[in-house]
Amino acid sequence: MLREPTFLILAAVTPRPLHGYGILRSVEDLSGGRVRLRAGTLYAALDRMVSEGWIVRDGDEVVDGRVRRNYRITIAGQEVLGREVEHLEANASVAKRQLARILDPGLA
Amino acid sequence: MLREPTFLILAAVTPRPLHGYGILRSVEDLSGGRVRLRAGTLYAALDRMVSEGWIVRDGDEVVDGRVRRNYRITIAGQEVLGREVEHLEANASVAKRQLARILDPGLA
DNA sequence: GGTCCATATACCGATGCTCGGTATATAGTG
DNA sequence: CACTATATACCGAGCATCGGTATATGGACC
Repeated sequence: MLREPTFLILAAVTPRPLHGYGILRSVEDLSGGRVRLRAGTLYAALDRMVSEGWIVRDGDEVVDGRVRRNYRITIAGQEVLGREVEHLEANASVAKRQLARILDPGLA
Repeated sequence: MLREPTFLILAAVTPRPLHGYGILRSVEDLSGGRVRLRAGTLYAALDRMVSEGWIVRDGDEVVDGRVRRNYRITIAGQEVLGREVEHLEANASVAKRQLARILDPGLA
């Protein structure tokens, strides 16, 4: 299973290409403020995901004198994210069933 | 966020106390065969979770000449697991929305 | 009778992701 | 002038997991 920062970074670049700092803010937003990435985590994860083929560099822009390196999700990346969503849902569902059994041990 | 082995171990001991090897099989079962814990992962995680107060030792049994050390989830452990389920569901939901936006960029 | 598998606990080194901090640079605000 | 937001990037430390190994008993198979 992916770690949470990796998962959220992948989700952040999913609808459209995004640059490092934009991903940082998007992850914070997507997680409801719960997850604040460190710069070190972000750029290391980005490099790793490029080498895995989950994302690709998608053109650099210059905005206000600063370079923006944009990243775009690949088809392979979308597949990884989709499978991961299934794992999360399956794990959540299983744990909920287990918790429900505490109150009602009769449940299958 | 918890790592998957830690999460599944906690879920495994949730409805009733269970011993190490029983947890190993339960985790494999709960994950649909996807997750097979290494013994090293299991016993290290068990020690960690005891020191965190998420589980407690709950009596040793002797079955067929072998000792079984049983572990039981605490109220604190149930709270950790419950919060974690919420995180998993939130993350899955967010990622699904992002994936849906690829096909229909008009979605909010 | 010997081999293999399931049960059962436990340790060890290596790997890898994340954390926390720091460095560098520009533009805008108080 | 200091601070914050934007923007990329590196570094050492921490720690959970992986993969392997050790030890021991009991049952099944041949």
